[in-house]
Amino acid sequence: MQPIDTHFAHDLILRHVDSVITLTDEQKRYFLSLLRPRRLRRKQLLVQTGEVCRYESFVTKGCLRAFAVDQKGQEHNVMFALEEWWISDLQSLLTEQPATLYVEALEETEVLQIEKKDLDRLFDEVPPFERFFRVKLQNAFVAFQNRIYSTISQTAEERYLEFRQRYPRIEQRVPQYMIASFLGFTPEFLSKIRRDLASR
Amino acid sequence: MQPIDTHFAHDLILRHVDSVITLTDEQKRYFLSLLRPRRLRRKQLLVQTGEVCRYESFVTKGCLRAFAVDQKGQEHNVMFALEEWWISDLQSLLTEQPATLYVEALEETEVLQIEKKDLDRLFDEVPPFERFFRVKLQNAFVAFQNRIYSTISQTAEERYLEFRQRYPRIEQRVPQYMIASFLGFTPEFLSKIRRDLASR
DNA sequence: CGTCTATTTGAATGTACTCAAAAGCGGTGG
DNA sequence: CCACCGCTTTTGAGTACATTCAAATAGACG
Repeated sequence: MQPIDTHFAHDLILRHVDSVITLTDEQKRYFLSLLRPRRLRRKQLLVQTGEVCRYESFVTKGCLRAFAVDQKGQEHNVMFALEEWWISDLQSLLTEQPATLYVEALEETEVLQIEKKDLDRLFDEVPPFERFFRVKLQNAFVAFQNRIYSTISQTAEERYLEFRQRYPRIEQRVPQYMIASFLGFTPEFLSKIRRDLASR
Repeated sequence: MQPIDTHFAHDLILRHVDSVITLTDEQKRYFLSLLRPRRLRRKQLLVQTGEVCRYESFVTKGCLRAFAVDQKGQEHNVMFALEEWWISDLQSLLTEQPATLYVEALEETEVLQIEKKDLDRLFDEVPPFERFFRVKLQNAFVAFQNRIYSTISQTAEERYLEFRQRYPRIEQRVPQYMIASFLGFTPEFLSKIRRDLASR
């Protein structure tokens, strides 16, 4: 197994951060010093229900999903994360209570992790990061609100078409039955939707 | 019509902000100087589809809803806001594109408004506010994620019961048909759910 | 008291789910 | 290189959950 290309990962996250805030070289070095690269095999868990989530993770390669399991044992995907997305169980990270989500790698995946205590320190010592995450969260808020609007106002077929348009990269990399779960219906029904769409 | 009790409103918002960050007296005065009180009659609009949303609003009294109208002319409530909540069309505020949401007062309502440009200035001049809104947005993110999980994993009845538990204050003040819309089903069906629940 | 709005009811319909089975597909080992 | 295994997708029949439409009640307010 080849080693993680840390240079590539650092470069990627700096460009990502740079798109929102401006940092001095020293701030950049400090930020990078707080990050730990980690590689995950397919199906490996980054966060587990019952354990406190201690890291925020930035995806540099690969693909993950966050899901919860209901009383009947059914899995429900609440989000996916590709390259340049952040993922964690934010509720658990904030409250230091046991996670209610699993986060699982769907492929061979690499992330950069920052521990909660280091993130808090980063906020204190490099205030621009407050802005960075505020802006990221604003965008996430808008995306979630749009998603809620879709689920309360549209049919399964409409939501699927919208998803395809908005996240073509996810659709290509994630199995259908996980997309069905993300959109809130069964894999069998997604199969029918696709058949109907194809026959037009 | 009696004048707005600005002292009360300022007091309320300062306590609200204080629960997350610590400010000097001068920072508090500066913050308050950027706020404009506004009173809304029942059914009056705070944000309108087609116009750019220029303000973030903090509710000091009353109740509002944010909703979108679909192609068929149906309204869909995406959120409610009671006292001590913030509300706007964040997407429009951020991008300065025309709003896709309406925000409407459901009762006689009072808000404190801050203009986008003043909010941006506030972020530059009083960095603790970056933290304040970051924390607020983190909480909103978690709440929205939980709501998405509910809609993809639960039946209408389960979602209604959860809503009642989580937001009893909203349930008491908002008509049923708006709650049905918020939860993603029809008012007729909510009526049946309530009948079924009562008959046990 | 009358009017307007909100809620309830019921019948017919449609959308999406369940369960079981078959077909497809990709990887791995013989 | 083929055969097999496990996993994903497809199919179909029967069912359940939720909608639509229309009409009857119930409540709120002037």
